[in-house]
Amino acid sequence: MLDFERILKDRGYRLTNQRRIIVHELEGERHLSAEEIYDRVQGEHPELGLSTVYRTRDLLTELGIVRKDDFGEGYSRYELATERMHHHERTEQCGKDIEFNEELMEYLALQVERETGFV
Amino acid sequence: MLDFERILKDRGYRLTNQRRIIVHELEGERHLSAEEIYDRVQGEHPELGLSTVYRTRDLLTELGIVRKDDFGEGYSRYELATERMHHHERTEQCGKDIEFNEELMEYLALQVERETGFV
DNA sequence: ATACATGCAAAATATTTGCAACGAA
DNA sequence: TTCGTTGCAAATATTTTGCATGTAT
Repeated sequence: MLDFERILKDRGYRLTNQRRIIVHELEGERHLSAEEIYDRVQGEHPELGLSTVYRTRDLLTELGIVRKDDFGEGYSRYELATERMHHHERTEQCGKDIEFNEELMEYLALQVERETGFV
Repeated sequence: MLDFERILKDRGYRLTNQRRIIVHELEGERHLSAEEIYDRVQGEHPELGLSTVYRTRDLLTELGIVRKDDFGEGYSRYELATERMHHHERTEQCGKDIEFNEELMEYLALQVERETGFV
């Protein structure tokens, strides 16, 4: 069973084909938009709807499986947050897990600021 | 003459009242959305249209006066890139100026990665 | 006087949602 | 069998654009 499948199961979400398809697509290419995922899949899986792509994206983001990227194009792109997932797995063993939230983000930003002089 | 006014002038853009109003609003509060800027100003300056807020935001961003923030709300917020502006001024004296672009961003990200272990 | 900038309303886009049908557990 | 998921189409929401008018230089 794949990493993301384990995470979904553990949290009580169902393992659907659509979810597998979308994750698989993201494994093949980084920085995909919802529309792009939808288009790429139409050939082999016309049964997948655009709104499902959106809903799945949101869910995967919430679970930390996927990460949002903004290149200022007017829409967002997403990519697998593989590293974060590994982190999740690693820490699962000792029972501790770090929430990667805005607070931590600001803290990290401050670190960089101090070390590089950049703001 | 204010910093942003100098920048506009230097690049051949006109100094309009609307531009002043918007920058002034951003000086008062960080992380404002287009709608928020528009609403806040309606009382005193009903002559300012929403599309002007959007157009001005884009221009100011392009000039590095303002920075875009995405909090995943479905729309973007903006704030004065004050520090970057100061940087701009400082470096103007010695004739050198650093473009803060994606390349530099990736480089900085790599730095953090190496120093903190975070990816 | 001459472009550039603005306001308005309409258009274009991206994302979300309601609901009946579907399917994983 | 049950209840989470999906697809479709319609609804929202945000941002962009065309064009006549205004205004900084």
